[in-house]
Amino acid sequence: VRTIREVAQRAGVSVGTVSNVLTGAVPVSERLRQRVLQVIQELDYQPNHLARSLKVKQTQMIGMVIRNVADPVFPEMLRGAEDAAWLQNYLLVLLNSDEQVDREQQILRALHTRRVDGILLTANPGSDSSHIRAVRDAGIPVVALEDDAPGLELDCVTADHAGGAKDCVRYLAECGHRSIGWVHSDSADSAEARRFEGYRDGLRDANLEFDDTKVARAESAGDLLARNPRLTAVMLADPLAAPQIGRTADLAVATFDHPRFCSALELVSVVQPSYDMGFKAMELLIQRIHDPARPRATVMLPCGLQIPQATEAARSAE
Amino acid sequence: VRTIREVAQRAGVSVGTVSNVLTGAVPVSERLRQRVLQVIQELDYQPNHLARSLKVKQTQMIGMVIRNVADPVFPEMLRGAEDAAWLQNYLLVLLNSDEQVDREQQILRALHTRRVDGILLTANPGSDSSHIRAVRDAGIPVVALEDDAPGLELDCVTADHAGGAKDCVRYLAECGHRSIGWVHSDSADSAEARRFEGYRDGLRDANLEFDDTKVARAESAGDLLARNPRLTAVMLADPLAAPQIGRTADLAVATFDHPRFCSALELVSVVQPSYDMGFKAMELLIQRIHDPARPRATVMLPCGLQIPQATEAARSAE
DNA sequence: CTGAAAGCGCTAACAT
DNA sequence: ATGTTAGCGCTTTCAG
Repeated sequence: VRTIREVAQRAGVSVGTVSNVLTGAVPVSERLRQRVLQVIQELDYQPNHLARSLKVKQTQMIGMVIRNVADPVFPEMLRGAEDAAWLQNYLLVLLNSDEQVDREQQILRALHTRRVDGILLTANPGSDSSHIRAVRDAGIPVVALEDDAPGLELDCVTADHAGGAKDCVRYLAECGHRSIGWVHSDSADSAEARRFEGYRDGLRDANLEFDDTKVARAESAGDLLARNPRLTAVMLADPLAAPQIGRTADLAVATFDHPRFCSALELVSVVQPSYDMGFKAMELLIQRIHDPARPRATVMLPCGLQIPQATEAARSAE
Repeated sequence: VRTIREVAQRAGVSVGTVSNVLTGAVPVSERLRQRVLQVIQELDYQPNHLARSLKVKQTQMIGMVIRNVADPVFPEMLRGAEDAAWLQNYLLVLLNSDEQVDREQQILRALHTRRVDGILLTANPGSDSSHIRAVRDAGIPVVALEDDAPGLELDCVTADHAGGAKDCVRYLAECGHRSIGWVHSDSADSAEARRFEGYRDGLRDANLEFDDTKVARAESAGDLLARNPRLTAVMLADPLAAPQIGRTADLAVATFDHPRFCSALELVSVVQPSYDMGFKAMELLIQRIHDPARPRATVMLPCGLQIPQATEAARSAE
């Protein structure tokens, strides 16, 4: 493997000159420039970015650590973050904490010693965020994606889960539904809690009464319809529960995320602005890398409503 | 941010000694060891891994570059690779080429200059693999995850797609199905081609005749049943096509991957051994890092058949 | 067992 | 505009 010194030697110039053509910081005569470029080509020399990073004290590398790679919102989120990173010449690397706090700690430590310029974090819930504080205090900016870490005042971007659920209720009400049920998932998280709030708010706004006989846990989803024959619409916290609800012509089913799955099944779905969340979070992070003193930013992005064509058509035919 | 020198100073020892306690390569008297550890704690010093890497010429970092993060087999594959990497003290970072060859090239270059110790690659199809050859020839081992790069003789691990499809046909035949259809997806890839082969082989083995009126393209999937009322089973290259096939009591539907989705919909599914593939690929990679001269290894792992309980029950009730 | 010093590959003054 | 050189933070001989 080649070094800058070999290139310099072979091009008959000094290492400084080679460095100058590489970084472009200092102008180099066209004659030498060409000669250097030529040699770089011939040797197919790849600068050692480690050495550069050691010297300039920045790696142009950002770590994104995510809690659950199987989450359906994750791919788009990653793409958004990636696009924003490339735009500013950062390399984005992804790490998976797999819902384990100790893994998250290891990862953060590894990113710290490797001196990434910043971290995008979808933290695991858990009160102990000392490992996050550690990297932050060491001067590595962290922005929280989805869940804020308690007590750290991080920049953060989240989806407006409550608003999304509320919009969905409004839509169903506008479609004429007066009796709308709710089925919890079996692994409730904070996002679901906010969605449930939105559901209740939505009912209130539509002058519908909240009625907890219309609310079921995942296990007893099947009973819900039996208990409530008048139910005309139901919202599912977990899209994968859809098949077991059964599908009758007059029952509207709405759920969250999983856009492909939902469109295949023709379910109404509240979808997070995943791409934008990733993009925005990365923008915030890079901003903060450049200006550590900027005031804290927290942004909440609205969700969208995905309505299957068939449903939409039925509605306008009314 | 702290350096090893500060630690040494404050502990009243030389930097060499600090380094020795850090690496453990050279024994240090318990007295000094404790003193150093103490200071490290106090300063909460994190060694600069860049400097270390520059010196020892290895980063303990492996890049996994994947073509499509939305692929349902990807999360488990990643977990397998991650687990194998941690076990040997490597940090695995993921990069997404997003089906774009130029992105893949950029990523490979970035990993090269950052001197990762090895690369796990799910390559985009495309004849030009010069960028892969470049890193490989620069001494960075590459193992192919799924598709081999033409002409490079990489170690590689793949799933036995043909065998999986064949097993599925056998299963359906054993269930009594004599007329089994096939629906292509609308974005056929090499895996699908191998599955289709397996389908044909499976028919032959079951003494069923291949009949191309029983084969449909994605667009005309709906017609298939109309054209072939005697069809009792159908295999779908794309699971998301399942809903549009419609579901009648006597039609068996089988498809590939998407284990959660398929179990929710109670579809028979051929599933790749994703975790094992990731794990095995990482093992091969690390082996090769340690022994660049080892002969080429290519491994093909068998797929499994996921059978919904209801289907299984129905079968044993016969 | 411990300390001193050379050097990994690169950049950034500084001098010419 | 170009060359020289002193580090960046760490590991690793080599002496003691």
